[in-house]
Amino acid sequence: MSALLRLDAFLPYRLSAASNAVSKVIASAYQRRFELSVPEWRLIAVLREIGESTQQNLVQRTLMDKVAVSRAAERLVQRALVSRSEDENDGRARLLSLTRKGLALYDAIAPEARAYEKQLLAALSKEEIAALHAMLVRVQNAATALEQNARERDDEP
Amino acid sequence: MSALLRLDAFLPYRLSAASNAVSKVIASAYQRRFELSVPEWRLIAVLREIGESTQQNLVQRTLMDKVAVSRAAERLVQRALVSRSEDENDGRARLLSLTRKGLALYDAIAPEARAYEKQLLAALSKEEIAALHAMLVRVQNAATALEQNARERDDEP
DNA sequence: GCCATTTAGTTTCTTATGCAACCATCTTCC
DNA sequence: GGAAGATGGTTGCATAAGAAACTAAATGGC
Repeated sequence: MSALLRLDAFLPYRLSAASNAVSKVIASAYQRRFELSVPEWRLIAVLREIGESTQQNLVQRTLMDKVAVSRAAERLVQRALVSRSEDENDGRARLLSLTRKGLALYDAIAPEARAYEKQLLAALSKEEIAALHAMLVRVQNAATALEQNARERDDEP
Repeated sequence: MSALLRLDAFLPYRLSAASNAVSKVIASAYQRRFELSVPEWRLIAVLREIGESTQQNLVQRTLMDKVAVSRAAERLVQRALVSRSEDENDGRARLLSLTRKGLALYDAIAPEARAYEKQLLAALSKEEIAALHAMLVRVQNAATALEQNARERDDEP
């Protein structure tokens, strides 16, 4: 007989609990101070990083659903934080980029975001932080690989 | 001027990405094989661990919303995986416990859950895994502490 | 013992999320 | 050069999750 499975020592649970706690506090901060949802903030962050970009590109960068990107973009455009223009090379695509106002908002948020992160990681050393990031990436990759397997198994029979 | 904030080196994002990837693959496995949602599975796991329990107690153990617990319990009772009885000492509370059928289902799921976890952690050593768990807990605690602060700041002014 | 407050749990409403279907355009292969 | 399929994006729908209001019972002061 195998030992009991303890939920709070079970990785998927630990991960979800940590992620929930963090995103709850972060999300409510963005909301309260800047009236931004997390998806909206992600678009802003990535647009600041890479400049003009198609939505499809943002989907890959943020791992968000294309619907989520479309809706977040819509709201940001309405608030004039982001401008949307046609892509010369592809009639289907739309190019997003930050407006001056969007840039200003980014400049206001970024330091706060960093401050939050710092507090979250206050108990960890530089090396631990690096290790944590690396492990999260590895676990994430393992998960997507598993999902891939499941999909293939589903497709064949 | 401060350096750019890179989304994919930003802890809340990394955490959420990893957690999403993991819970997606896990959730679809539970769903497909056992017709259980993640909240339902959590209740089963904890009930197996601690035996008979009030819903309130399950809320604390699983960190789920009381509404989520109520709804998951409802479904499990309907499927006769869990039985619900009155609490002698407290007329408001209801005691949940696994039925024979629920226990059998647990016995079927637990090994699979462990196998998934093993694959997710395949790339990590024992020590790394322990470190990962410990760090996730610390980050989670930091987040709930931050949330506490925010609440207090909100209440006073 | 009785009112005020707190707590356990459910119901209801609102919002978020994700999938599927869809339209428009682009690619490619004959 | 014109189908057949693939791709970027939006819309619509169904379900999940969370907050708030509510009921019923318990606790605590007086």
